[in-house]
Amino acid sequence: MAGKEIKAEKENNAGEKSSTSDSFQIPKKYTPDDEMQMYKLWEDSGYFNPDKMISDLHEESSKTESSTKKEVKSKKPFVITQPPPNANGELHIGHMCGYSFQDCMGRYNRMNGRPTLLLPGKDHAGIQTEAVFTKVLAERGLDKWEIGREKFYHKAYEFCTKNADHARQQEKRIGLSSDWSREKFTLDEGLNKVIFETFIKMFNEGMVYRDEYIINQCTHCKTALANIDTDHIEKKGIFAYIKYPYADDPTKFVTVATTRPETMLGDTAVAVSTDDDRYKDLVGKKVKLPLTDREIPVIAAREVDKDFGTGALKVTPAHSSIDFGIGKEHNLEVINVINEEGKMNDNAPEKYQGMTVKECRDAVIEDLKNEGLLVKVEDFPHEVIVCERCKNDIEQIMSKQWFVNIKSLAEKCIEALDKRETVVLPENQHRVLRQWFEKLEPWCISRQLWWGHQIPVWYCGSKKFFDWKLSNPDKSIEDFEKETGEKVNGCGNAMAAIDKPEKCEKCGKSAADVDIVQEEDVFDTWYSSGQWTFSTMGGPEGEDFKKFFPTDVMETARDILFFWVARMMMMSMYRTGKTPFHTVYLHGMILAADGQKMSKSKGNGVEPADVLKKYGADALRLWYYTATLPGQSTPIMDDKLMGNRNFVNKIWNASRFVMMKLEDLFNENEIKQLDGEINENLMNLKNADDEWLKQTYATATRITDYINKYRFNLAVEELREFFWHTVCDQWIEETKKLIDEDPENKAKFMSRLLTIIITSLKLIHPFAPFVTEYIWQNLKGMGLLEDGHKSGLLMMEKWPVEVE
RNA sequence: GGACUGGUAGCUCAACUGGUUAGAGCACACGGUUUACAUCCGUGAGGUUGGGAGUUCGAGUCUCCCCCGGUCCACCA
Repeated sequence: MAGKEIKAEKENNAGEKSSTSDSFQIPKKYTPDDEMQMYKLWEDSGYFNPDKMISDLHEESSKTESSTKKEVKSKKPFVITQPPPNANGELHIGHMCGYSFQDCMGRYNRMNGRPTLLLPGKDHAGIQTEAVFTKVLAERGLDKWEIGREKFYHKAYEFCTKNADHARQQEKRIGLSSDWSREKFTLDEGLNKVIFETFIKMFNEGMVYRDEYIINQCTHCKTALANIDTDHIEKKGIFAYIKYPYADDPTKFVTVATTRPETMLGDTAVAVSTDDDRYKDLVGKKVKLPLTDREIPVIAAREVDKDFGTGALKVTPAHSSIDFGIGKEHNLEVINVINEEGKMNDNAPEKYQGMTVKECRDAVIEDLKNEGLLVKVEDFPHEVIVCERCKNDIEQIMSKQWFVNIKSLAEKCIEALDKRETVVLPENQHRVLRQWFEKLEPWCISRQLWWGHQIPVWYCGSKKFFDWKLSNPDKSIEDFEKETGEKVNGCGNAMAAIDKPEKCEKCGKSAADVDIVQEEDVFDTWYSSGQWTFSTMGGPEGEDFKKFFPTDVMETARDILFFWVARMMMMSMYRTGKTPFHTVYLHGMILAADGQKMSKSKGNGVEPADVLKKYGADALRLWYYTATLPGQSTPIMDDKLMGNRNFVNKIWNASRFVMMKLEDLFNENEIKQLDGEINENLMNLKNADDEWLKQTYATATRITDYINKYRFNLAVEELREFFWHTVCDQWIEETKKLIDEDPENKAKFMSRLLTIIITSLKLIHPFAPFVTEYIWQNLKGMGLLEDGHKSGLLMMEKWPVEVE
């Protein structure tokens, strides 16, 4: 028996013996060192897999009701598709927090008889992993461009697989009862198929399209980014006042003020406010753009703030989103002067071509000064857009990318939120999410990376030709060849397909006769992880999908509400017509002990492994439940963890006391177990006459209620109050007295206490699974649990309160 | 610029739709216990719930103003 074995081992390791009862083997102190032994029992039992619960049910019913042939109906499954951590690095204390809540809900529902699936996985995390792994390669003296795309992909895959193995061990260490047989990686073949199918469906329905648009270009990561992949931070900058001469009278000027003088090379207008009398007469006239030979119009736009700067705004539609908007409205020419690498391109005057943006800025300032067109340069702190990942400056440039028009999906999500088909906790985030859906722009999903899903688009001819045709719809293939000097073999059509098409759908020519080449870009990571709730289940046709979709709860952190949760809702609306989960639970954020955000540079981070070693998984979990409330952020502090460790030890010792007393009782009376009183007590807890048992049941009811309302902090506080201060401090002490006064009834008093302990262990188990299971195995070893679940595991015991 | 959020004991935080005397852990003071646990037990001190006004029979909780933090969104060049 497992319980016996563990007990024996404990005795050997303990090194200290009870001073009260030398014969008693259970050590005084609970040490978390062998928590993983319990994990092994759970894992080996097979019950992390919900199918085992379902098949048990069939087995049982065929035994008892074989003649009636009644249809077996299990309770509704409980499902969480777990947020997949990035497969490129270590898990942090926040991951563990999420797992603790997911596992708590999972264990609670499993004990309630619901076949429970916690579906684990790992995320390939496109841009981040590509950056991390490129660095790893560099450390090995390798360059990604040298080894090439295919090799890079394979090596990155290996790298992630190795990290994932490591992460999985940490996940087990916190007690996560996931079905590892179903673990997925976002680049698994089965998932890829679903993701490609989604794209192809969108493509054929016209929801995805290629367009030239102002996008965020990270010149460091060398890829386009969606708005959400950027941050805004304040940086020191300059504010340059530049004179633009009137075209018809070079002695007169209009002065514009800008933080980005270099972009003036792409200016196509000067805008003034519609109600600015100072410039009234200028509107409609032209000015000469300095350093170039172009003349640009002066226009009136309501976006312009007449009180800011000089009240005259230089308009560069290609490199500023506000200017882009003005340009669209006034039909301005768009001149892109910065390329994907952040250098000045052929559209800039020859002198500046090839300069970096910064070099060009200095050169432009210098040249303006020489021409007497520079009024002044002020220091000016202003907001700049940076890459969310690498924190380098973003250039806004015109670029051709793949976009998804997600407006209709966003509308469906708003409807689902309004109907409360999905509820976000805390409630304020429900409204925040709703507002976010309301102002969604088309989503740029193409990334110029290698690590990810290569977009399943095939061009007849070449991508360059297709893109050229986008901008030159009226021109011919001959024009293209003349302009670019490149030959093209194909009609310029684009098709979506998983495998290379055998012929072009448009011109009908076979792949042998024309070039059919695949798009090189990959999907934005969130495009694939947005499908996580059903891609992990084989897609809308999958076996698991039929059994387990929609899922129940999405438990995650606030910072990926828009990135991920919103995308999952939209993608699920698209593929399944349903919202993928009824509840989004956003746990709180964990800060360092000093109240600051944890960060590597500050060195104030807390390593999960250290905490686990020092206090144990149960103590850490108990802290999470009470401290990391939705919508809050909370510092992780040693004394709090210590308090929770003490509680774990208290549970251990109270149980130890009961076991000791019972062993004494058995020895005195030469019996091996109590009569059926325990089971009777447990069965009748609900209707007990005994005051203590009544109170125990009332507590169980309250805790059940709290869990159902996702108020985990109150559940744990109630448990602590009840177990520590009522059961231990009052009832155990009282029982000692009762036994002293009335030794004849010792068995009766002890069986009442044991009933209370057993019930408490069940109630505590979802929160602190290790210590409770450990005790359970010891109780089992003593023969005190006759009527338990056939697995012999507390994990599989029935929850003390009936939940519908 | 917009939105959200917090200010409660020395510290970190609780307190369901407004409802007894605002709670807990840690820290503190005093006492106890050596036969479950010193990772223990008991007792105690500690609060004008950031400030001000209002609604109400009743406000930590609702409304308004002010002060101080935090977070997110955003195209003031």
